[in-house]
Amino acid sequence: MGRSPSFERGLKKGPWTSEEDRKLVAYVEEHGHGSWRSLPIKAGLQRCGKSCRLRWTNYLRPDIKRGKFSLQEEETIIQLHALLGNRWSAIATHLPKRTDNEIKNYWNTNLKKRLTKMGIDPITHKSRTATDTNLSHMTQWENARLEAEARFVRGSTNVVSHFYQQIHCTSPPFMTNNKLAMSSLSLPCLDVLKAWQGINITSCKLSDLSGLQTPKDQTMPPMVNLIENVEPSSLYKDMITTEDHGMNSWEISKTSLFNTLECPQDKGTDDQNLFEVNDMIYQDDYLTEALTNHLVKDFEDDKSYWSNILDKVGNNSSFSTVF
DNA sequence: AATATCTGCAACCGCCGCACG
DNA sequence: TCGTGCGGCGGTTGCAGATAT
Repeated sequence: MGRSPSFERGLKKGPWTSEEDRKLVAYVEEHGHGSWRSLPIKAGLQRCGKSCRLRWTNYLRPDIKRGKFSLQEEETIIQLHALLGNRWSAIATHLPKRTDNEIKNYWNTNLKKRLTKMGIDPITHKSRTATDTNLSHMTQWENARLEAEARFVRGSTNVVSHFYQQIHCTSPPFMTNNKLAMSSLSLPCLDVLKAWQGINITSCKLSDLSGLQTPKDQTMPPMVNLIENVEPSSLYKDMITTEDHGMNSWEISKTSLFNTLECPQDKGTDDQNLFEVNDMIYQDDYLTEALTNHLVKDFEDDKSYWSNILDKVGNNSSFSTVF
């Protein structure tokens, strides 16, 4: 049988007293929290372990910053929310000394309302007029697409930069004039994501797409196939036209992108989720994760793309993350 | 000054995934 | 393989203080 609820065991609920706080802090500072379940008894508290853990992580922990959120923090929350949705713990990892609960509260009571007032849907981060037309059922798709866009912007920017430097012995223009470039240059990421979006919008069968393997779960094409099967835009083709070892630069750039990612391969047992690329076996879940990490690792350095988004938030009437 | 309404936030609830026996 | 316990997460609630009427 399950455990009895805390109220049935005579445990206290509601706001914490300063005496309870003092006991909890004293215990954790001396012994560490260890097992939260056994902590209340050892610390002399009439609370359940869960309540103690929440009180500690959201309030008593010494490395917590309290008070008003800075503009920088607000921007970061909006950017990350556009990327990650309501994944508050993930967002919190990028805001030092802020808890997920605090960020969630701030979003719900402040930022969400502000975006709504500006005519921006706080779920999709798109203008109302765009979301009104359709597609509540596509919200999940859209979130995934946004996430993938951001992932791929990081990867492709690095790769394109790498090859441009090899060819021209100088940094590409979009690396030296980010704002202009990110809005005008058609990077391969956009082609990938347009393809992804196209699959979504037309609801065609994945098997209709030449070369696409069909995953066990057909609700979403595997990341590896999207990267593998999408052709570069004409602009990008013009920029990289050299041949090397029988592969054009587009092929090389994809290879390079794969090579920059560290994908653990020894964890999964589901063969349908494994893909071979350049003699390497990738598990698609991990490829997706690796791409995300690739993005997040350099997130702070990639201000241009997100300042572009925030500029659009500022000019809210035309804000849209759709290409 | 009294009352109603709004706002911010701490805390709780229910669910999920993982580890373990 | 299944059941159980635990930690973690996101959604929601309820209260206290602030503000409006």
